[in-house]
Amino acid sequence: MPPKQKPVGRHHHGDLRRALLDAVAEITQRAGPEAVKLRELARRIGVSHAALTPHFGDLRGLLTAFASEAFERLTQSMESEIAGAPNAPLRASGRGYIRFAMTNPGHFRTMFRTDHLDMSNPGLARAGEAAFGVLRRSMCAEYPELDGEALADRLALAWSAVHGYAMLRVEGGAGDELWRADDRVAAAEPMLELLSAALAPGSAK
Amino acid sequence: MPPKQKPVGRHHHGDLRRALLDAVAEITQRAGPEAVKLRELARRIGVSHAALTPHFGDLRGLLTAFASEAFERLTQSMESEIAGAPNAPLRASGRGYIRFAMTNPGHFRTMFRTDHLDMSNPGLARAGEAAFGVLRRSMCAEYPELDGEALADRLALAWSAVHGYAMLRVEGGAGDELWRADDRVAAAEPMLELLSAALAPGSAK
DNA sequence: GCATAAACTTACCATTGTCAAGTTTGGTTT
DNA sequence: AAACCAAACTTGACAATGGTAAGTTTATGC
Repeated sequence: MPPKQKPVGRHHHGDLRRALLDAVAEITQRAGPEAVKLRELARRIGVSHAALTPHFGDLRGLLTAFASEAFERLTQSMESEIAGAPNAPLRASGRGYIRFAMTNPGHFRTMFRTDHLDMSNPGLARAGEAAFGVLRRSMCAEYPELDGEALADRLALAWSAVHGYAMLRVEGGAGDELWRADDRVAAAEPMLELLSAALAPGSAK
Repeated sequence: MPPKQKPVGRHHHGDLRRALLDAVAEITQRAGPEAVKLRELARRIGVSHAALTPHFGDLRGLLTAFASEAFERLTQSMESEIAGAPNAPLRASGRGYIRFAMTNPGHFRTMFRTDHLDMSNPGLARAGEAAFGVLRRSMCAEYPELDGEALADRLALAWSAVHGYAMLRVEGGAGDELWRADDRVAAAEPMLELLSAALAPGSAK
C-alpha cells in the first residue's frame, strides 16, 4: 500500500504543491518577488489559475509557505556554516546568513516583503524564530557570560548589521561604490571582522 | 505678472504634482507601499486616472519621484540630528537615519522597494548618494585619520547596522521579542553605543 | 461498489496600469 | 486682440491580474 503513506493528495498533477513552490523560487530568483504572478505560475506548470486554492488558499498563502521554507533554508545555511567553523560560531552564522541572501536574493527579498505575507501564520513565525534562534545560540556559545540586556543589545546589533548588509546588497542600487565588487560573501568579511570586535563582551559598556 | 514666475503649469488642478506625491505619502504611511494604486490616488484627488501622465509618465515614475523626495527628507533628518549633537556626528547621523525610518515607515519601505522604482533615474541616484554622503562625512569628521579600506569597511558596517535595524523594525514581525518595546528610536541607542565602539579606529584590525 | 471529500477546471467578476485619441486651458506670438 | 500652441487633463478601450462560485473529475475510505 504505497499510496497510503502520503496523506498529501496528488490527483491530477504529481505534486502541485511542490511544483508551485519551485516555480515561485525560479521566478523570484530570475525576476524578483514582484514578478511572481498567480496566473503565470499556473500557466508554466500547466494547471488552471485556480488550482492553487486547495493547497494555499490564495497567493498570499503560497508566498507565506514559500517564505517559511526559505527561512528553513536560511537556518540550514547558518548551521552548515557553523559546522564548518565550530570555533567561531557567531561569525559563521553571520556568514551563513549573508551567503544565503547572496545565493538566493529572490528568496531573501520575498521573506521580508511583509506586505505579501500572512504574518500571523504560525509556520512562518516558527521558521523565522528558528533562524533567529541559531544566531542567539551561536552568540551564547561564543560568549557564555552574556545575558540580559547586554545579550539583547548585542543580538540586536549583530542581526541588524548582517541583515542590513544583505538587504542593501540584495536590493541593489544602494551605494554600489562602497562595496568591494568581486565575491559578495567574501566582501562582507571585513565588516564581520569589525562586528566581531564590537560584540566581544569586554569591548564596551 | 505673478503667473510667470512659476513655470510649473497648474491648469485645472492647483498643483497636481504635489497632490499626488502627498497622496502617495499618506497611503504608504497608512497601508504600506503595496497599497499605493494609481487609480485610487486619482480618485482621492478627484482627477482622472491618467492625469499623472504629464507629470510622472507612469506609476513607476511617480514612485521614483516620491522616493527621491523621501531620500532628501532622510538627508535632512540626519543633518538636523547632527546639528543637535555636533560633537558626536556619526552616532547622530545613525540616530537621524533611524528616526526617519521610524517616523516615516511608509516612505522608508518605498525607498528600498527597488522593483517599483526606476533605479536609473538620476534624481533618485543623486538623492540616495546625498544621504549616504552625510554618513560618510560624519564618519570622516569623527575619525579624520581613517581612509582607504579602513574607512570603507567602517562605512559598510555603520550603514549596514543602521539600515538593518530600521528595516527589521519597519517591516515588522521580525523578532519582536528582541526589541525593547517603548520608543523605537531610543531603543536603538544601545545598539548605536556598541556600534560606536566598533567604529573607533583603534578598536580592531 | 459506492459515497464522500479533495483536486482541479471553467466561467465570471472587479480592479489594476497603460495607451491612444480627443478636449480643455494658459501662455506666447503676431 | 486674435490666432496659435503646448501642456494639462479626460475619455474610452485594452490586456492582465487575483479572487470566487459553480461544476467536474479523481482518489480514497467504508
